[in-house]
Amino acid sequence: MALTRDTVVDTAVRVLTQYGLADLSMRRLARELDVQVGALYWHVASKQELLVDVAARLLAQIPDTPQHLENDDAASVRAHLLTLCRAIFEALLPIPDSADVVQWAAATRPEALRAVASLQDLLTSFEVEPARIGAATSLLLHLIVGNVAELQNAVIAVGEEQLEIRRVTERIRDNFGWGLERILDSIARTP
Amino acid sequence: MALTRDTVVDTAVRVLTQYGLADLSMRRLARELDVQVGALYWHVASKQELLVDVAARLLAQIPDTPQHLENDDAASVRAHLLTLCRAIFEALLPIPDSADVVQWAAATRPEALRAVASLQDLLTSFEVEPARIGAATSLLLHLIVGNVAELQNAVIAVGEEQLEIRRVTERIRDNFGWGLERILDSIARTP
DNA sequence: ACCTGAACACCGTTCAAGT
DNA sequence: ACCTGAACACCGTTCAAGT
Repeated sequence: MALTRDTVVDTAVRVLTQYGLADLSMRRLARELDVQVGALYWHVASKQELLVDVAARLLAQIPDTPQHLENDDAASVRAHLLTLCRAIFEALLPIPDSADVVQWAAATRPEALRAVASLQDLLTSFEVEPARIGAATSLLLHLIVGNVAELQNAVIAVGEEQLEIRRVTERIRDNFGWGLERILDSIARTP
Repeated sequence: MALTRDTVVDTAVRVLTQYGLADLSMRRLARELDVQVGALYWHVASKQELLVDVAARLLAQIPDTPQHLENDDAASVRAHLLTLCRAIFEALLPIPDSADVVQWAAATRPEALRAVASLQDLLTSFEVEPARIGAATSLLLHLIVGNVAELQNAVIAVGEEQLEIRRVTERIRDNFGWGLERILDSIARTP
């Protein structure tokens, strides 16, 4: 029955998923948990800290890539990278404002996001020069998060027209795939 | 003396530049302009609409690319693209939270941002397939805005240590340049 | 046409005091 | 240790009423 940090984060994820970031206030959270606002601050230092945990939980559902790949030739590592990036993209897509939340978390506490570590591991197995692993990771992350944000904002702008939403979604999903392939093509074979 | 939409936007840009997005409230703006909050809503429909204008003004300082390039060979178009992207990056860098503001504006009303049109024009002169101009534009925009956001958030996280700030700034600026070249390399020569 | 005054329904964060 | 109650200093938006 007692309030824990875990239940606070859980509830935050639920409110974000159902109502979006604008409705994810500390007071709304308190109401949802049947406590006073002040109670939350015993379990969480600030709203920003809470949002990092929320981002981590959103990405936690994404399956880890195996530590040691059986085939670590360029082609199969590339395939794993594609799968991972698409998985992150698809995981964030249905969660409103998830792009903002993850972008913030990745910038302030990247070590809290396991999916970022997975990305880095795969890029290390790829033919990326060691000095550029960080650059390549953030490049891919910006691509994913940027397209998620673009799609979510576009859907809001379009309104309720279902057909228009599907068109926009398909266009941006396709653009994302194209950009992803371009980037993977270019980061491996640097002089 | 009378309040105009222009002076409202100007003041908003100034407050954003000096104090950041958190301090850019309608009430703060009203105080700064010596009017009541309600007065702002005669000139501006909402805060979000105002922020689109702010983004447009931030990008307006960037020089337009000439409509008709003398040399439209791939190499010189590429050089123009590099220059334009770097110019946008450097223009946004000193303005706190400009990445958020521009990302929002680009997603909701891209036609309001002249720099986006310039980008599109240049990409049309590049060897990008017509169907992918939009994808390439948003790819470059995500790269720019993503790196600006990363840099600005990282600087906040680092705190006041000047030496550390310089190190982080240099690393991300360098990563940005690397990513930019990778993308330009890959978007032109699609099968 | 343009602005004031005042209200409505909210925020994040802190902290003495209770249990 | 964990939570309540209440306060502090704010938000964006609306709108009758004034000039």
